[in-house]
Amino acid sequence: MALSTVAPKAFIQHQNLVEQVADYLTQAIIQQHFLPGERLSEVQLSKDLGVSRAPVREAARLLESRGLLISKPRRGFFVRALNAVEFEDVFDLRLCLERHAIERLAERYSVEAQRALEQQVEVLCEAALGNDETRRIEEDLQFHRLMLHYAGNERLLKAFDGLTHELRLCIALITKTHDAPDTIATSHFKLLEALASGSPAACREAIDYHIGVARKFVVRGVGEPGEPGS
Amino acid sequence: MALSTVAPKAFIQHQNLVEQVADYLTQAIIQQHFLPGERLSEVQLSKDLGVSRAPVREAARLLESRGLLISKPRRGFFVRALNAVEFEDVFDLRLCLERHAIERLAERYSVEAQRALEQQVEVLCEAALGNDETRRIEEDLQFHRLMLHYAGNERLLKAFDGLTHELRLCIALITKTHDAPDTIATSHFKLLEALASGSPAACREAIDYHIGVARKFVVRGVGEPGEPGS
DNA sequence: CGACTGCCGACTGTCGACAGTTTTATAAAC
DNA sequence: GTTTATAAAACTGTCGACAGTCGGCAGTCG
Repeated sequence: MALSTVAPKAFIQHQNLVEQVADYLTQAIIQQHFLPGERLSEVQLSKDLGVSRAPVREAARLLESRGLLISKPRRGFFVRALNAVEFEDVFDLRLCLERHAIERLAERYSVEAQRALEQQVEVLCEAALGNDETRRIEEDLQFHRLMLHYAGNERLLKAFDGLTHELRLCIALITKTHDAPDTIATSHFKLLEALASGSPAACREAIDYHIGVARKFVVRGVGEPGEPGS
Repeated sequence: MALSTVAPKAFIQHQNLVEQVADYLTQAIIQQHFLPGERLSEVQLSKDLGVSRAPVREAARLLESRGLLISKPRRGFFVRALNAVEFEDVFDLRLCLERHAIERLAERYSVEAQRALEQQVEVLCEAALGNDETRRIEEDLQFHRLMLHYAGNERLLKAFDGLTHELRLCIALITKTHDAPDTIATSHFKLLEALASGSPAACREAIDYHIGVARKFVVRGVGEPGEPGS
């Protein structure tokens, strides 16, 4: 046993360049430092970040698989531009996944799951009162990730995670979502109630309503369909 | 660039090395030339294929995002090993996606879609009569891809495609699926009937049955849960 | 006989460079 | 002034190399 249990390996920063570059790019895209459709120069990026092109390329491929970038052969990588139709598709897929998840969850709703979700709603409500919009979004997503997790199918969660990157993009693209702390709270409480009731129909109704609201906010902020992202 | 001598290098034609390497690896994994859990040496691969390590690494990252490989930092890439639980999860997610798709499709079932699906079933039946198991699987998947496509949400199709890689892995892992050309035919005809009826409930029932049958065949071929793939 | 230490080979992470291609800038012709 | 042809610049795809790290093995000590 080389390492004692006291000092976890996380103490050593072993994050490789690829992940760091990927994180940087993700943040930059979400914060719109790179505009949708813009081309990213590998050379420029490697100069800016002080690394060689290899990790930049690998990071770009990673973001491509996450739907944030698109690669065109011999042309380079471009920031994904989503149009209205694609927004709809993202939310439709999200609906698909969460419907399935909440029904699965209703079948196996444990005390542990209930506690975790209730606690997360509290955290979310607290976040909604503050000014940090980013944190509110993250806590919101985290609630849904928890729901997917306790549904018992890790692949479902993985698929959702693949979508969250684009969801953040959707949310980031519209100027200001809205803000109504109590709306957020009640919307999530309804989900908890439906789960507690154990009725699949109620769960489905609750999640349909919940996502429908979110969708409306986002779609409202999007213009007409433009250049397709892919 | 030394493109010399012998056998395996013939796999590579110089146009897009990354994709070619990815295709080669995919085939090799599905055909079990690399066993589940086995580690892949970047150096060895680049020697065998006659390319440098850069495209091998990028291809490996691609396959990682498709769930065929797993990367462990400083250790390299390993062939994904799926256990019984993960098989279940894959099929559960597939069910989720296809239920949603077939209901969406039922709402907007065009003549064009109907023709395309009917034609594909014919192709599939023809393939089922032959000896080429691989082709039968591909035609089967293609039918489902068409269904997802005509459902009108390209992201749904994309999610499914992300799953097909693992599905092929599932199917490849079990020795011989079965074989019953008429079973395959009728199973798909039922889907067409349900779609033609326009009843969402019938569609759901049909797809549940359809995927349930496929799942049973696969799960039967899988042993107890072993080493988790992730 | 078992456990620890230091060395060795193998391999990954990263880098800089070259070649071919695409894009842009420039010049000539209409 | 516009269009076509040509040259230069910029960039991607790919390669080979180097350094740091990991796992295993032999030697040493208890």
